[in-house]
Amino acid sequence: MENEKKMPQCPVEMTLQLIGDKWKVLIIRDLMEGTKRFNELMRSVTGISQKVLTSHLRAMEKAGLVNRKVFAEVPPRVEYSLTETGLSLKPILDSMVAWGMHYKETLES
Amino acid sequence: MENEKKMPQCPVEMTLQLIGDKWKVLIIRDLMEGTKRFNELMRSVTGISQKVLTSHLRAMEKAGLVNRKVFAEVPPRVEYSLTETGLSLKPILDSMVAWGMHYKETLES
DNA sequence: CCGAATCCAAATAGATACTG
DNA sequence: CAGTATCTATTTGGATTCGG
Repeated sequence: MENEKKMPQCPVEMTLQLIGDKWKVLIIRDLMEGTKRFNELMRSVTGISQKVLTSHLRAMEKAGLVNRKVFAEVPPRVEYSLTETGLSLKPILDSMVAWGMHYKETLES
Repeated sequence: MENEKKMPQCPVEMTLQLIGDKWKVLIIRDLMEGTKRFNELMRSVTGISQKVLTSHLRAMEKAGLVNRKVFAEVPPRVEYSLTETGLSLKPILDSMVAWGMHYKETLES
């Protein structure tokens, strides 16, 4: 997760290195809707554990896909949002949505 | 790999269930070029092992993404190609290529 | 050549308890 | 609330051997 792999030549591998992971795509899907707090993500990304959500958010923050904003309040509040780079993943998400819907239709027919 | 998970509501999860896996995306990337033999895939999908390639191809065949054609020859020949459903993944691959290239540029600047 | 089978290593994820 | 720290379980992948 936190490893510094060498940069692959192939752009597909480059992309996979950053989001080639089930959880990350789901986190991005939910952040596409807008800023969310940690516990909101816990709920919307069904089945993820606290530890895994945290480590993925850290990795994506490091990769420049996600912003993390901490509010000095009690109780604490931390908001996550996509950076511009993160938002630029939208075409990938959109094509996955389109394909997933199409695939389900072919199953039903 | 071979498990029968229930069909998710979210189209993104549906897609991830079928190709949400580093190796599968790379195999599809290479099959987009056209029909390939087993050993060709072994070479083009850098770093994959025989076992893993085999099991992924089986899973994708079962999912209706890949055709497997066996020739009754000596030495044996097996050719893999994408089905129409597999080919329909092209927009996802394309958007991953585009994003990966864009991301690399942002790193260099 | 393609691949099944076995066994083992590594990576990833979950459960639980605790804290500023 | 939003984590961190452990410890364990599961999943995934690699190495090797063998066979049609």
